[in-house]
Amino acid sequence: MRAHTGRRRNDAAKAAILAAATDLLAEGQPVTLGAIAGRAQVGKQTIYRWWPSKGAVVLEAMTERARSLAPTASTGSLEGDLEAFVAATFTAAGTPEYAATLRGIVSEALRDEHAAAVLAEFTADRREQLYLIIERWLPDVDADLAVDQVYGVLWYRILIGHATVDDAAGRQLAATIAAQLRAAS
Amino acid sequence: MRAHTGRRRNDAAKAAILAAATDLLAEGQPVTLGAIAGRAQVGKQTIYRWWPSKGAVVLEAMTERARSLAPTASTGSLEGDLEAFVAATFTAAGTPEYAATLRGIVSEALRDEHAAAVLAEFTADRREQLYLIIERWLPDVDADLAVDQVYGVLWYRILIGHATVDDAAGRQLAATIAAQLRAAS
Amino acid sequence: MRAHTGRRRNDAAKAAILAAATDLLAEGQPVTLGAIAGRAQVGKQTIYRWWPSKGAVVLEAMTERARSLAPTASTGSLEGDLEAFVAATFTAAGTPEYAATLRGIVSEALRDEHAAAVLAEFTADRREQLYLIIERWLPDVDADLAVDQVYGVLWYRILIGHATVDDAAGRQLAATIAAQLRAAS
Amino acid sequence: MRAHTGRRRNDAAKAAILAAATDLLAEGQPVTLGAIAGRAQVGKQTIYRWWPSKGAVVLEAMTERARSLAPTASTGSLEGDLEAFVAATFTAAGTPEYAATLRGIVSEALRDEHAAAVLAEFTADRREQLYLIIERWLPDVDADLAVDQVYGVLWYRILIGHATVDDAAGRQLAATIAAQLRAAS
DNA sequence: TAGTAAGCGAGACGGTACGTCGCGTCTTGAG
DNA sequence: CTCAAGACGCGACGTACCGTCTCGCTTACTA
Repeated sequence: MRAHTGRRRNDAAKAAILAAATDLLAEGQPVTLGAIAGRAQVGKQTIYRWWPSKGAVVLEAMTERARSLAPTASTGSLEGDLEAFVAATFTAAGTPEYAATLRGIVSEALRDEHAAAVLAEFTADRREQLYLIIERWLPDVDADLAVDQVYGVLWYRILIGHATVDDAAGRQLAATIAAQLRAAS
Repeated sequence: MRAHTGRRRNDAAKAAILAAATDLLAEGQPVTLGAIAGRAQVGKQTIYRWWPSKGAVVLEAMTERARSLAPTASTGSLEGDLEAFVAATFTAAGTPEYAATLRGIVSEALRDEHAAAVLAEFTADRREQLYLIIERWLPDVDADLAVDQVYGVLWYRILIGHATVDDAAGRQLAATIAAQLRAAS
Repeated sequence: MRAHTGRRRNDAAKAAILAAATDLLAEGQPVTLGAIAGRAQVGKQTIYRWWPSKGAVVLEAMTERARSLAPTASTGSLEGDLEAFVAATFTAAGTPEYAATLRGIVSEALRDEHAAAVLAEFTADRREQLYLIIERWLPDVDADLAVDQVYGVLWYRILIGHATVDDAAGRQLAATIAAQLRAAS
Repeated sequence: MRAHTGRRRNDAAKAAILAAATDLLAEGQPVTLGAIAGRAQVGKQTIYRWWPSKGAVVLEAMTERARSLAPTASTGSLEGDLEAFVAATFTAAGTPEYAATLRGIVSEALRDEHAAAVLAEFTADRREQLYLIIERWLPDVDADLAVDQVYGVLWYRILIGHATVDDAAGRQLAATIAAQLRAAS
């Protein structure tokens, strides 16, 4: 018995698929499996060889792009770090293309359990970044609710669209949360 | 010119459609137009006579149920009123059926602009309730961010599913927000 | 209980589908379901509402066209009638387009039981025409084998392509079969 | 220039492929390349190293089996030889497995030009056998049509399935053809 | 005896057609 | 003019199969 036979999976194909999915999302075009496959010069079966569903592809495409977005470097104080991180996050997420992408992701996740798993992982990763910043200054405080308030406002506004998600909103929220955390410690 | 000719619209049909939509959402079954029409013993055209799209139906089904859920009567203090309202909201929204329905609503709203409009209206109405409570005690404070924090945490947790949405969470959040508002006034 | 509800099937759609299928066959283009649907301005589902499979569509398209092809009018003798009928059949079936269509039909029938049923019906109908001609002059003779010889030579040559299917071949075969029938009576 | 380098081709693989193809045909299962390769424990590339297309494989599988089927030894008369040969051919071809295989062959040939070429060769070989028998007794007669009548009836009945292909049918046909040839000489 | 070229089983790849599903519209006869 | 039923045009979905390609291994001739 051999350990492995047959042609190896082609990582270039996987990358092309993710790139195509990201492009379509960014351009606001309909994110069809056929469109992804066509743009990536890939057969549809190849997509299903790498992901269990359409939603999972789309979500992974976003996750990759988002992971290196908000700054985590320290500015010298809890207030400064929080403000930098939250404001950067809000600024990025507030652009029309990015917001549209996030909405698309949730839409996929709500219809596809695989996509939901990837979304859970993605959001957990984002929360973790925020935990690390808070922990740096207030290691003993319970930050669960504060973190959810930050991302809650972000997602809620993006999904409903009743209020802006921008630098100013981020700064205001960061200041409020910082005060709340100081009071709790 | 006649004032009106022909058969009158059947309100029983409308009610049956809303009931069918609610049932499907609560059961977690795929909410297709055909399924709604079939379960309600109604022609698809009848649905489109009352609503502009599938999503709008689903949302109205929910809106009706949600509108008279959380208490608005006063308990004697900002802290008490907030706690009662938020805790009741969280308790109701945290039940599996209700949470599933809310997820279904967002899913519809993200794919259908009519549904999005109804969701915007629905959430605006919910926020208004909370504004009124705050205004009762702190008429001059800017409560926009505080309100979004409450509903942000609620929706974010329901959509991602990483933390509980229950009475305790509601009470903790209400206390935090109340303190924040007191500090701002 | 009503006898029937809902919109009636659209015979124009059925006709358009058959026409599109016949056109594609005659043009030698690939007979795809999508191509048929597109050319007929019809949804694919509509095709499947009328026929159980692709092959059945194609076959029925041919059957319609073939049914009124060979003459059945009498010339005054068995020999004359047979020669007229067989020669006309061979001449028509021998044209490249028609032959290609017949080959396509068999190809469908061999992969699809519904199409096979239609082919069986079609060929039975063709044989019946020949029976009627023979019966006109020799009512008591068993013509089964003779009829199969005529159509056997036709299909065999069309499928294999080793010999011509034309007027001359038809006349020669008709004369042979006529003699055989006279001898048997 | 070297005469040859590298590993030799494996005749066992070729045989396994032919056997697998024959089995699938006889069992009436869908004859896909993947199925043949899987059953023969062979890579798909190996099949394409020996044959130009799927159809060619299937046809060669049959040709081998069919070539030594019907007797060509003489019985002492045209009538006897014809009857022996045709009856044996009909008996063999009439078995369900063999008939299924023949149908499969035509199906392949109609979709694949390589297969069509092999089918043409195969049927030419079968016709040649019959020519030889006729030539033995009537060297000067034109037997083209007679031969096509025999194989025409055989293939026509197998493809359409409206009449039996058995010993009796073969005998009756052989007698008819023999008489026809005698008359023509 | 090492080098090298071809064959091997396995299976991923790009592509194309399939048959199904859902949407929102249109059509029918009854109320 | 509404109602239930359901056919319609459209277009995305996920699967199947083709014939090609790539992988690590095996075999056999050549140097």
